[in-house]
Amino acid sequence: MEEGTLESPSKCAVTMDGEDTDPFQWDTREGCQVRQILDRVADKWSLLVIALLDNRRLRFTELRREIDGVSQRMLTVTLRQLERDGLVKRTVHPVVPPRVEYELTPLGGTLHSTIRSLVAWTEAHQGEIAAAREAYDERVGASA
Amino acid sequence: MEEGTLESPSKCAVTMDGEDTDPFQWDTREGCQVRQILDRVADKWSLLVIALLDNRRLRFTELRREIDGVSQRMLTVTLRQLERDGLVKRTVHPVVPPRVEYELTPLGGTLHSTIRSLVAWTEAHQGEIAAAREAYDERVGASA
DNA sequence: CTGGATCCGACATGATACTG
DNA sequence: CAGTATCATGTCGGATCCAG
Repeated sequence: MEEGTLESPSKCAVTMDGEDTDPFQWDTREGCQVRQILDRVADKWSLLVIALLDNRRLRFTELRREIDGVSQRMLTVTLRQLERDGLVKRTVHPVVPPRVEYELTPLGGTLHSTIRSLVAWTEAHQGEIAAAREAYDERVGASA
Repeated sequence: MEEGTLESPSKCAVTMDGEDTDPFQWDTREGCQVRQILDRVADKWSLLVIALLDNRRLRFTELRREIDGVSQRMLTVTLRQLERDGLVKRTVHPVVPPRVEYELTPLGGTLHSTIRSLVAWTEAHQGEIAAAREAYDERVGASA
């Protein structure tokens, strides 16, 4: 594997003394799992896969078709990561034309709802953000 | 600006017919703001900055010190993006030693709480994920 | 059909040096 | 202090070819 792999786990928080769990430090713990998991979860393709797999079982090709923008390589990589993290279950049917199905694990299911709330925030405020950007760009453009 | 800039806005969802707003399609809309905003919000440094700025006003150097792992360049870029998106407010005091302070906007505040829930999920399940990874790696290593 | 392995270009990020 | 500009580089992602 060339990417997304963690070489130095350096697990943290899990067995921490409790003093470095400050509300402002949850993210400062760089080598920590949190930071890494967050990156994976927030990943473009991961998000799509998790969303599409909600209460469904899909085959590789089906996923590829639905997502469309994804390359076969990234879909494979993404699915492997999600499988490794225990968020997605991969089932291989030993038949002549290989048939592999993917589905969310219970853990993956809980993540799905959490993600939805983040997406909900985004959808709810994209108008404000767009407006803010326009205003900002105008300000900058004016001074330039 | 060299990065993070959106060349083809191709705004979507905001003014959509309503048929492509399927629960499974919120993320398929690639050119959509949602996808882009999500990337920004989930960004490593953005997350840190937003967390640190919660109910505080910090100077550039202060932020840099607290985050520590960040390069001065990325901090600048990140702050600019957040400012442009209306999530962070930048205040410049025209004094001899330049004094610039950053703080969350109300919008940024709402985002903060949303992010916290995502982080909460991550913290709550990092143990399960770690276990899943170990199991997976063992499985793979065994077959290899 | 479902991927594994490679090659490679694009882009994000970090380090460094310079400025108001 | 608070950046901007430039250069170097590592990583990610896409395209391709190959295999079970």
